[in-house]
Amino acid sequence: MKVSDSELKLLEVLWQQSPLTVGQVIQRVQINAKWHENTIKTLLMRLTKKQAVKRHKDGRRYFYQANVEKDTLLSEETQGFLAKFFGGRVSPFIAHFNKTNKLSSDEIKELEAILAKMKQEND
Amino acid sequence: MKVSDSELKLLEVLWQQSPLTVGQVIQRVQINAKWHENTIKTLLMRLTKKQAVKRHKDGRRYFYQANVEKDTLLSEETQGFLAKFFGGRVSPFIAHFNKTNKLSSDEIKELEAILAKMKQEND
DNA sequence: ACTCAACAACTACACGTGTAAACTGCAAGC
DNA sequence: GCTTGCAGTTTACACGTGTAGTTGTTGAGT
Repeated sequence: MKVSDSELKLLEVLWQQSPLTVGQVIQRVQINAKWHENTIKTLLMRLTKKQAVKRHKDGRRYFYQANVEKDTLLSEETQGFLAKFFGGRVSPFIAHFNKTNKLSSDEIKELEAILAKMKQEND
Repeated sequence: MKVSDSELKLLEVLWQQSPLTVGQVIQRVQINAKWHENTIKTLLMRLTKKQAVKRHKDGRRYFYQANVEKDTLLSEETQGFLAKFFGGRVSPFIAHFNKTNKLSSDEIKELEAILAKMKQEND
């Protein structure tokens, strides 16, 4: 499921809470982005068309909800990103990240904790 | 510096070796991608226009070379990616990655090694 | 001198995306 | 009943991108 940057913002809203009407989506999106409501309607349309969002009728209006899971989309995007820039592997990514962005020692600790948990699960 | 997917492939070639003439670029790119040579020329043009590539004349032809460093571009893309999907932080990314993609124990070891090195450098 | 391959430069064209305006109901309030 | 506001739908339009075709130029080989 390929969604554009703007479309993603709408999905974020729908992942947080759903189903929502257009009006509710507009409200929530506009907290962070100053888009015209028609823009948001267009994006919702496009998402519906590409089946990233589904809707069901209630009287004369629809309730919208995400039709892709967040984790699914994150995985796809992550894979694409790693493939495109780091040969599909995660450790070159981390290595690069540290080279230029310098992780704080707190972040390093956090990563260590995550790794430790992974090792357990892997047993 | 924002470059498209296709343009990135050309940069990869130029990062490996440069300067190169159009013909040389075409040859190298075509090892991996079956693009028409005019496509490659167009992409080189666009890269030149957006100053991701620079060229210098030699007689009636040009030699091309990257004008962005690979590390710079990777950093930008990495930041963009993390911001877009993981609140700009790297550990949620790793956590997610493990949740769906399961790192092999070799990869976990590799990451541990990288972390260990980071800690040293951080001292 | 003529031809041809390689290069430069310009043009093309469809599709996705960002960003909306315009038009069409209808339901609720005045 | 007429107006207004919101939902839905359709249309618009510029810009980037993928993917080339066309035209003009020239150095090198015959």
